[in-house]
Amino acid sequence: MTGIDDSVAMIGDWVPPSPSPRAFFSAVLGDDISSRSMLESPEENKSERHFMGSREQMTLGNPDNKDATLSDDQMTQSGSLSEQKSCLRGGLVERMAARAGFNAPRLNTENIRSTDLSLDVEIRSPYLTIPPGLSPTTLLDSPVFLSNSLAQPSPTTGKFPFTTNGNNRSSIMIPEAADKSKDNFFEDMNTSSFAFKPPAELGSSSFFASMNKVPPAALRQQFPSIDVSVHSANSLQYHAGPAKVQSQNGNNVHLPADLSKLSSEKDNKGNTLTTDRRVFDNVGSSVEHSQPFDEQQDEGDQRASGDSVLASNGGAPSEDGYNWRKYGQKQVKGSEYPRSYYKCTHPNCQVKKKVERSHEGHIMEIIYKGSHNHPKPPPNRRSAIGSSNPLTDLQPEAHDQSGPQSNADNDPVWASTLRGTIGVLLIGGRTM
DNA sequence: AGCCTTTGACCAGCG
DNA sequence: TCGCTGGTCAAAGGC
Repeated sequence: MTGIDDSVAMIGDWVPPSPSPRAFFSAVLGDDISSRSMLESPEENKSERHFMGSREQMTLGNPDNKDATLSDDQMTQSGSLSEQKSCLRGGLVERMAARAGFNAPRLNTENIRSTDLSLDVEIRSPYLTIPPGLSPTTLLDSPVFLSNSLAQPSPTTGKFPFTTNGNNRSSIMIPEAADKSKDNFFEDMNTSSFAFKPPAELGSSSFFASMNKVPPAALRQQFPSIDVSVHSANSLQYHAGPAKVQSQNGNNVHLPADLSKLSSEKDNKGNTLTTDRRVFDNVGSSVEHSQPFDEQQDEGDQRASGDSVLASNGGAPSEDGYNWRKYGQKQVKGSEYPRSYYKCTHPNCQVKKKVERSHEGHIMEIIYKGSHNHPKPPPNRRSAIGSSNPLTDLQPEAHDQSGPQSNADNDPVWASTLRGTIGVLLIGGRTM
């Protein structure tokens, strides 16, 4: 419905990105997306609102799951964020300024590596948050995220495998790398946040379009701040929106190189945090999350299907490659937007997700419950197409068969949430 | 024909 | 116990 028009518009408007997606994010987010960048990034614009939102989401996690939930202490820390934030932000900003030569915090995407899809067995559903005002789809509609035919083959476009470089700058996060980086990255992420400001009225479709035309620096300014918060080892949130990326809990956070990719990690308990590679399509807001196993390679195809899917779904949240069936919609109190309820159509798969999308079709929040215990269905399937909205599909992948089910069954808790204008929240699904 | 979305109703949890 | 709220069910209809 709404998604279709937007999607179409977006696609139509889409211009081959002069700057590669990676470049884009790098510019926008900063050179060091690496743990430091993310974590340390100070965010002047960070709004408490988003922050709070993340906190709230954190609570959404399974209470039992420490990984998923921030401890009181953590929360407390978060509570004092405003103070901490300012400090952190200031430091980061300065750093960024020094590095970039101006006052815009930069996020370095290079550290955020997209995991080798084939290798990423532990991918799980993350928590994705997108700030209102900025549609994830739009944001993610960059060549990188979008498997747009126009996107040129490159690691960032997702059409080309990411290469890892020794610097950890590659956007691909390899499990091994993740292990190494997670310590740094997530730890750094804990308290850091970065934000960039976009034009408030920036339309979803216009968003990327402008990005193509605007210099990275300008983009930075234009982007709303992105928040990245890490709730627990299991949960990671990115809030893009008013601004900032912050990790709340001092746990590990991976910032997807493209914001679409997250690497899996293990929490203290040994639970596997999965990095999901999710892509937001501007098309009606589709999210593509990392393809769990073998399918990541097909990402481009899926997205393509996803686009069509969006159209078919009318912006239904999906396109993660899984098939979803909407079984309910409700206006939740306190929420400006209606919440839609989706179930994975795969037999025996109890994964569910809640999606809040704006009237414009922008996904404002996505919450996943459980993790898939099955591989993604072939992209060409109608359902796949229909459901596959990259954006919304931040599904946790059930690499470990035991995980998903137990989670879904035992933990009715919504494991992952996506909320915000542009945020991506990753909750490593604890081995559910 | 099959699958999906829509939507009102129902149910359960909580204060 | 009641009311509120969120989550789910299921019929109807569309593609």
